[in-house]
Amino acid sequence: MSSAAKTLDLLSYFSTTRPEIGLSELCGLAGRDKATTYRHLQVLQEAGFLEQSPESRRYRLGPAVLRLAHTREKTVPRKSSAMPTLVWLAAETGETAHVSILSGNVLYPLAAAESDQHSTRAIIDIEAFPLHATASGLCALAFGPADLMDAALRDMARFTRRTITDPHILSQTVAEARGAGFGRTDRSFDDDIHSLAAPLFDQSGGFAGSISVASVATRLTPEKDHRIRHDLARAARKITRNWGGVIPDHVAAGWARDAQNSIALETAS
Amino acid sequence: MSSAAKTLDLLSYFSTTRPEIGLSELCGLAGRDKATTYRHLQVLQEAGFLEQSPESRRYRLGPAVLRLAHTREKTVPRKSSAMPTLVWLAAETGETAHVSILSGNVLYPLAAAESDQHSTRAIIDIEAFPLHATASGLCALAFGPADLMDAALRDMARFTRRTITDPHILSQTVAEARGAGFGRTDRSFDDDIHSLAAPLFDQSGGFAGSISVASVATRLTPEKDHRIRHDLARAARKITRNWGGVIPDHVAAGWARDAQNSIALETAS
DNA sequence: TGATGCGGTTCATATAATGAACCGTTGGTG
DNA sequence: CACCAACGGTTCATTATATGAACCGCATCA
Repeated sequence: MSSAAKTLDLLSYFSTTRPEIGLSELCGLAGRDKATTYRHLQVLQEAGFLEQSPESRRYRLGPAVLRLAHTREKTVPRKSSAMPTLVWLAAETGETAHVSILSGNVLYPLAAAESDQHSTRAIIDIEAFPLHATASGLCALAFGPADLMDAALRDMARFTRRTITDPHILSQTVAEARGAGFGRTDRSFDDDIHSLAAPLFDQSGGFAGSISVASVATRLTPEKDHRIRHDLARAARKITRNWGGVIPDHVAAGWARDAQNSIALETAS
Repeated sequence: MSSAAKTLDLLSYFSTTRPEIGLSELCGLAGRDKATTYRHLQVLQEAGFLEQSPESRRYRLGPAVLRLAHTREKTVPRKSSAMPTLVWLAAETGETAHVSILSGNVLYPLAAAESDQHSTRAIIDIEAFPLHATASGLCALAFGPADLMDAALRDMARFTRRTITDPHILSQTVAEARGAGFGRTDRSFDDDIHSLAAPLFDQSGGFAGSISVASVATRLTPEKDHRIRHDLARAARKITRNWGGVIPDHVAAGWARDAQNSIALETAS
């Protein structure tokens, strides 16, 4: 691991739940020497990526990240181009919708939209979507690069009684997601949340991220489940197009099959 | 220069005007070897700070910066990030310093710091800065949205004998502020207070708020006036940067011109 | 008042960064 | 069509830089 990589890695320990970190604390988290960590922190501080609280002497994220994010958002506006569709999806389903993007082995939340239809809502505020425990994560495993599965197997934290922790069950669930074109988790990340997700793709048809709807589990009916899948496919198509991406044929086929089944069920009932 | 610093430095070449950079191009910009730059780019890419456009093979800012910016924004409120600079400004000038933020048509006080240098101090405790009668307000009118002037004209309350109540004089004063990069009011809000202010900007170079120094009018000398303007520009630059903002070129130019004039006056005397 | 833990520093050692020269590909040109 | 130039990317001997055990001074606290 290069010293630059180690330096950058330090930034990943900062989050909304741990916004300030002291030198020794960070040494413990990163498992590295104090002198080394100190020098790395100095570099990050001089570049404006971190700043030190004058009183607590602890470190926190600096203003440079704001500038970079602004540039990124202005020039690659994935967030703002996904937002209208996301808001529509939340309104249409009456639930909370999320868009996540894959970077390396991490599935980052990009944007979220809530519906004001119900007073109980799914609120998920996390730094990264667990690959094995969220519908979005299952989509990443199903449609993303193969080595993601290794990363997923390395960290199969248990969040609820229903969290998948068995590698065989995980790969089976992922295979189902790949066939259906949707990821699904039922109370596997949170005890009250049922989640459905569809994949988003980039220019070359590679996996770019996921769009998901997190429902309060108790109010999910089979009809609503169908409708969410229908809306998800529509939203995924739209956002993928907005991002300049293309949906691989087998995924489009999966969604079409799903829509056919829904129609068949509706006419039968 | 450490390799980590060199790696981070590469990020600074990305901007809204140059959102994508190729390997060779970046070598030229940074003045570094191609192999070295390439490895640095790999590190940044693996960390998610950069990504490579599949077709053009050029690099652009990645999604990791969004996550960091989100964390920073959630955990470092504007007040506490402005406070150290404000305290410094008060100490440096020996007067009272204020930071205000614009919300809608109202310029709210965000924070204040006093100096203990003098026993007489400017104490201003208000709900909102009057746009026409305070230096901060003049900055808002000079650098903020155009419709602020309407709001200002609607309420031109007289506070002192010197309060500007004539619309033409107001727009003339605002024009002067726009040219100088500073707002100034002399005993127009309080009979004893002379005030100087500089604008603060947001991510897109829009007006975000003001920073001001309220002096006891009787002890303001021309030298001190120069010094306050110099310190104000410095503080405004710093707070704007802390807030992730960018200072528009014409404002930066105004401040630079002002600094030149000060130097010229000093050498002349 | 001694023990503990903190942020920060030193210096000999060891490891990782470096860049000239290289390769394969692409795209424009006489 | 063959040539060339410029691109992104790779190699390997050389060299400079990163590293960490031990250290310092300073708080806090028993």
